Amino acid sequence: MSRYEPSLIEPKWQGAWNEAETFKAVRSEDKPKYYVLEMFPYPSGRIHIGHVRNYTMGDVIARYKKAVGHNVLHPMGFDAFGMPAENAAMASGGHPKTWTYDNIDTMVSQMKPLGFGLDWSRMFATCDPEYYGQQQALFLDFLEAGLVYRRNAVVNWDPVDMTVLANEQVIDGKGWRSGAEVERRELTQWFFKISDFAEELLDAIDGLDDWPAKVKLMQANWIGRSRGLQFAFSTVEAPEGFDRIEVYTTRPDTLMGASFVGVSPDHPLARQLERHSPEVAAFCAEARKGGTTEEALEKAEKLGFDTGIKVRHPFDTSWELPVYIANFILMEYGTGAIFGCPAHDQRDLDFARKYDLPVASTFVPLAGDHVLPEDGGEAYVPPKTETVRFVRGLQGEVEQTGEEAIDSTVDFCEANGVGQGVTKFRLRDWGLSRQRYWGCPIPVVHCDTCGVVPEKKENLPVVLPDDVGFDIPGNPLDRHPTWRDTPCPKCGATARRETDTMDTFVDSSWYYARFTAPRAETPTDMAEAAYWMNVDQYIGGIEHAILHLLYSRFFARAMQITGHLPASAIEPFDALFTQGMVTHAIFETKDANGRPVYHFPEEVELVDGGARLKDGTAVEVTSSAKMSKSKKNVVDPADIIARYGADTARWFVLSDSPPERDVEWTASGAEAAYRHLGRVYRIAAEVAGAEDTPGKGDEDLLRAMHKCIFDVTQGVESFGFNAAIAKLYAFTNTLQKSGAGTAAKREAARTLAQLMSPMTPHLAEEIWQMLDGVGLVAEADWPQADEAMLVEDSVTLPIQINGKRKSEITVAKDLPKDEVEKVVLADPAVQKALDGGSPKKLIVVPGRIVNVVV
RNA sequence: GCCCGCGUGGUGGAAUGGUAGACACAGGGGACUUAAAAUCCCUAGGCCGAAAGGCCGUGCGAGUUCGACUCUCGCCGCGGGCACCA
Repeated sequence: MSRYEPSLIEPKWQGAWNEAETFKAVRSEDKPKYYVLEMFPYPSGRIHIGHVRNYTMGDVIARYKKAVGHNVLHPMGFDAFGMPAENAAMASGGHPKTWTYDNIDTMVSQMKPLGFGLDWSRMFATCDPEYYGQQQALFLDFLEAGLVYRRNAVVNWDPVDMTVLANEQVIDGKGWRSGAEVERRELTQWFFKISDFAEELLDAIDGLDDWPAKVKLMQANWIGRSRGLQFAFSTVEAPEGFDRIEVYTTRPDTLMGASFVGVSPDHPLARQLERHSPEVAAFCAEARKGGTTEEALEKAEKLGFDTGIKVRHPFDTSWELPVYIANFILMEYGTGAIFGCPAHDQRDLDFARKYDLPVASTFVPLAGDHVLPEDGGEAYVPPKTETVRFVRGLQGEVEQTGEEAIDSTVDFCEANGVGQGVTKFRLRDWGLSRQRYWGCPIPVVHCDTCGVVPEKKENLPVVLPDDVGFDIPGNPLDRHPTWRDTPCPKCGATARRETDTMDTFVDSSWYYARFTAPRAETPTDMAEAAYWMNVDQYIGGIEHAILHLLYSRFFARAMQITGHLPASAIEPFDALFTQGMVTHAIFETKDANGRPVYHFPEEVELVDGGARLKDGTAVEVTSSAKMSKSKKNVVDPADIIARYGADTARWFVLSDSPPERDVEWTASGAEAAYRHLGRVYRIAAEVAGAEDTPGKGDEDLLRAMHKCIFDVTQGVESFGFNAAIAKLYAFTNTLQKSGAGTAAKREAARTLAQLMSPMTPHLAEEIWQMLDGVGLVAEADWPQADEAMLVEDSVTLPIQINGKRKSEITVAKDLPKDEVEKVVLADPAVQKALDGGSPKKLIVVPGRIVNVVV
């Protein structure tokens, strides 16, 4: 009998699928379509097990949907622009383009042996001029439709390297290479008007029935609709033109507890004062230090500068509040000015205590031993839905919720001409400008006479020049005269190209649409898009829950407005699944200076409970973490395939852990998966070679088979791949131990192969062929569970006494409740517990459980 | 700091509010073998007990319920996101 040899059977069946063009997606009206998409990878170098897991899940869905009669589109591409390519070029002197395309070649050559049912003919990379040229066309259409504009926005500025830094390049407020303290600096940048869609993007979340609730909640919070009050303080002794300061607040009910007004260092008032006062200028310069992230702002020490200017409280003009310039207020949020209410905001309270400003509670809890913030307690910040007692409200002493108080304050302010109730969104416009080379050039030209002029569509793509160097920091496009200088598309005079490139989120915001017609001469082909869109099942990491998915939802709307997608596709992803990461233990020793040294798993030997290097050095095994090259806790799929084959890798990444949770890669787990597949192969080969003989238990085996069909189908449909695999293990055990006749065993083994085929497609083909299956199992119809074979006629009911399981009874499935009660009361364990008495309560849940309360 | 998750044996994990630990890994015992590998069988949450059996047990603390891993509230720990990482 032959052995299970993946290295022989896997290439063979991959060849057969290619030959038959099994996975080529062709538009056809005779079957329902199904579009399954995994978030495409960044070409970082080599694929890792996390990729294998992600694409295997998609492949299971794709192969299963094909088997149940769909016309499936399952494409693959690369998200190929971005910083790592430039960093590699800086580190080793190569070119981002070479680095990127080499990586893509490597990754494709690693992915193909995994046997994914992908339509490779549709592959593209976002750095292909054919792709980004169409993206430039989209940009021009968006510009024309008024969906794009320019304005100033802050960036992280490295004053030593004279360059813009990404947030991840700012470490503890310092530039990653120069070590210089980073400053926030304003630049004129391009923006997509996503905020125009805030309400629509928020409301449409309700319709995303097959998205995880947590993702919908995160998006809703991110968009952040709030009802608040916008009003102006009138100033005292302010410079000319600053007789009012506009503020927005979501807590107008705390207005009577106001204690100061704060403005951003970039507020026009601060800018004005800065010009005349060196102290203000020094404070603002200091306040601008540090990164731009919300996290950095929130965690930085809160500092203020008293301008000496006062404002009048809107409800009591004799009440004056000081105006501070404060480092934690960003000009880009709201109006760039706030009022501080220390009693009901911890940040304001810290600020007030630091600068000795008054603290006055406007409301207190209904009950409990509350220490007022004015008496040294914490700021009191209850949820807006909680009822509190107002002590300094506009209506005097009332008990109401924050919401009620906010509404009545807004009404009062509107009636008295103090301000206006407005609905605002937290969502800000999407800044797409990047001062970097390796991205899609923004196709506009700056002309001294005509201003900002869009490039003509016939001049697209605006291709990145190849002759650039990365030895000096900054954007090489800025210092490339022959690329930068170009005739103005309008007047023909010499003008300058825009040297900013696009955020890589732009690239990934429409690739799903491009896959429907990847070679079209326009961004999309409407007939293809109308047929294939939407993505029926989108699969990717939870880390993309907000930005990527929100930007894609915006793009689908913008593409619909500009005629590139049908209206039916404005929500591009019908169903979303967020999978967990693959983690691995980290192996660590220390060098002579006590610094950690990391080791690849294959360098480490595991010995009873401990670990050591080949030379005997003890290795510390630290808890499992996301695989990363720097920690060397990576497993290369190529090694796994070489050792065990693709099917083992696929089977293992799906088993054990639920797909949405992280999975820990362990060598022993992979070994076990391999042994199991070998066992399935042996059982099938034995059955295939057996003489036709009758046996005992045919019906039991076939019942188990139908139960398995039912369970696996349900598992695959509901992303319960680990549960489906557990059922396949159990059924394999049943089959192995079965004494059934050869015919029944053949049927069982063939069905087993089919049920395994989405996960281990090569092995499944091999067994299918051994057992005389017709054609390719990849093209066969999915087995149907026979309902009649699933019905059990008797059922085992556990008996609980006071909620603890003490006994069980087996009764006919449809035995009436009162009959069940009789059987229960006769049970010895129940008799013993009752001790002659009668039960307080007897709960019978039909087909489930019995609980006796004594 | 803010938003969102997660937490179950030695390990990965299973469980429409209804028998906690399915299935698997590692472990222990056994069969086959001159031996090993491979394969197969048995065992297996903790504590007490010879056994029958009993008690405890899903991060911690409360609550709702006949019944809570599951729902509610509070805490602890870990992870994801925070708008220029992708």
